[in-house]
Amino acid sequence: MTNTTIRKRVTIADIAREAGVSKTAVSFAFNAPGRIGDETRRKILLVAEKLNYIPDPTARKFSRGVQMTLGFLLPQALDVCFANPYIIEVMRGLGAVVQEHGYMLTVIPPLNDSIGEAVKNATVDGLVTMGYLVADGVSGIVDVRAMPLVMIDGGNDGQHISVNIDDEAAAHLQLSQVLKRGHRRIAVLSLPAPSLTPKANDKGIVGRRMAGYKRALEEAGLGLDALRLFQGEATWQAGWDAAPAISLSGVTCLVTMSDIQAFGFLDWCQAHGIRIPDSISVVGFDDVKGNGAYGRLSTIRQPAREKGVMAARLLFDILHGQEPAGPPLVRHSFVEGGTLKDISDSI
Amino acid sequence: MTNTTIRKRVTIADIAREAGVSKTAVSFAFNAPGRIGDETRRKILLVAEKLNYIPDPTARKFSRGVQMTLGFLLPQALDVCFANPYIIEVMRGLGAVVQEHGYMLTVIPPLNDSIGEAVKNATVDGLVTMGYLVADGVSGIVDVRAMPLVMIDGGNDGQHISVNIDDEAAAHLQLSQVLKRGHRRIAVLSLPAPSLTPKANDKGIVGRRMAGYKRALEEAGLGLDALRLFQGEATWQAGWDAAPAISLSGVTCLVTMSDIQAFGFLDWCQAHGIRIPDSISVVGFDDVKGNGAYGRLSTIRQPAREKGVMAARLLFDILHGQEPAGPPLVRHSFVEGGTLKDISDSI
DNA sequence: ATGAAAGCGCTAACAA
DNA sequence: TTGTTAGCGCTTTCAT
Repeated sequence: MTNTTIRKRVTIADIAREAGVSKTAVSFAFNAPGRIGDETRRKILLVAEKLNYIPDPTARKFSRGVQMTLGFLLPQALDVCFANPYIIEVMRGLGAVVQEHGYMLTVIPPLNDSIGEAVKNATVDGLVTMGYLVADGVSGIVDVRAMPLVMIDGGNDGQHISVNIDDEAAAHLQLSQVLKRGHRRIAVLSLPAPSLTPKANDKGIVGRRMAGYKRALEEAGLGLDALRLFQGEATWQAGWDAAPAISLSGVTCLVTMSDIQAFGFLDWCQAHGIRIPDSISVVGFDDVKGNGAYGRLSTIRQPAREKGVMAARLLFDILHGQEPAGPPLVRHSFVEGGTLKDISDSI
Repeated sequence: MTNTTIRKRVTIADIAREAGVSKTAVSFAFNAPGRIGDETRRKILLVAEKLNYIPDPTARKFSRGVQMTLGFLLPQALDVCFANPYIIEVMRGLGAVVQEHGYMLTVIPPLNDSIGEAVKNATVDGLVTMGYLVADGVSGIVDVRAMPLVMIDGGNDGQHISVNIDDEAAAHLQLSQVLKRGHRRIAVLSLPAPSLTPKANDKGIVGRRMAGYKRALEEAGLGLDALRLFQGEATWQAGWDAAPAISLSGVTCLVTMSDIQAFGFLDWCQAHGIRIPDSISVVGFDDVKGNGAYGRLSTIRQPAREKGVMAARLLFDILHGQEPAGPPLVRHSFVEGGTLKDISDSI
């Protein structure tokens, strides 16, 4: 309680005294114009103006137990997340809805590397999380704090809502396009996950996508061992870093779980004179805008902004005590870019 | 005060009772491990764990008067701001520093179209604002709330710190490059401002930049009337919308105050078969990544991320009662892209 | 229409 | 080392 300000803060009591009314009256003057006489109200507002009184929002929020703020829980450092166009698009969607409701948005990075710590300290009415990393460590604390939660790209634990595409089907589509074009030696640059074992009912998107890959492979008479597996965060750097090993692995195509990884890979290839897609094909995931230097990236499109909009809407539904509307599924599609070459006839 | 939860919230009092100690002890156990016996502390923490107790962050913040949160005040809707790569870069810088300090970041859009309203309700320890629109309406309320404030791209009112490039010099450089290449009929797509009258000591960046343009023109023996003035927000749409009028105005070059406006213009030109820079040259401002379809944009570079970093640092300096370090100036430079054609020898 | 007063849950000065 | 207690500023129930 360090208030270094010279003159003390003007409080509701000051206004009440000065205006010769009770604190209640002052409170009503601001929050319930109907419950007070017009005369009195005008007088109070006048005094408030004169004394530069502004109701302390901290006290107000504490007292009412409502924050008028939603939290957006990120899996990585702000710096990193804000560098990911996919996340930015999601935030645009969140932002539009949040603002519509007169709410504010607090972005919450892991605090001291602990997501739990961050959630404990978040003064928000509800939480939107992004990325599978989040789900587990968070849900416990969220439950304790009885805080509404909607996940994006999270797991299907049946407990909490998660907005997703059908990741299994999307991954299946992604790899099928690759196989259809004759590729047989394929690298996959995956996102971080505890295990790369494919499980369609896995809690995270990585497991679900691996299951999709597996199914696509099986349909082509292949097994998972046809894949060279690499792993990295959803960053440009991860794509760049993995590039040397991938390019040496003798594959004809790289499949990534994130466009931004693909961009890192493409930039590395460009810097090293490796031609795309002649030397190696690349297929991404997300469909975000790149820098265009290699033409359009072949990728899986998922409507990021819409995910944000839907997540926010669902969260407000819960906040308003309504039944969350509709199944949290958005659609995906394959985007034919210029980075996936058909090599089926050139054995 | 609507608490619809079935079981009542576990409070510090519950823990105190259950552990047979006072609230003080519990508080100390969490916040001042040194001021309490190891034995007692362990016991308290155990009980807390058992009862799923988490100190209410709202109450904590209210009581301590510290929010551990910084606010980022935006001039436009979240949706719009998040679509501006320049703002995103600034946020990356803010985010890095904010997280370093264990703080959170609340992005604050104008609430019900009122920035003042938004600031009144913001529960933050300090504010970073972006864009000249903000300065005026906000400073009064900020003063009343005695809230530290650092502006980015704001005005120099001498009262509050603003992180800027030397906008007058940067604009001078921008237009000089254009004039040097022989352009004489030039359009300027400006940002919104109360007036386009150039004043180097203007409160906003538009005035300062106009002053830079004026100086550049004078050095070329021209007056301000050599410029066709257009005005629009810092959005892709504004560039697109202004394109028809600009392309019909008979100018050989467009100078914008924001890259994203330039992108909108370029996309319109592409859609209408107008070749850049053959039919018309374009010079932007900011140097953010575009979609690359027209090669690199000629522009003025300003270090957006660094602005964010610096603003956040300055704000924390103030928050910590230190003298804000160094002058809030970052440097700019001209970026030679492919959209500015030299027409000096082709009369 | 207005007021008195009891919280909200936590912190911290002061006392023991 | 630990406890008592008085706030923090506002909201809101219940009287009047």
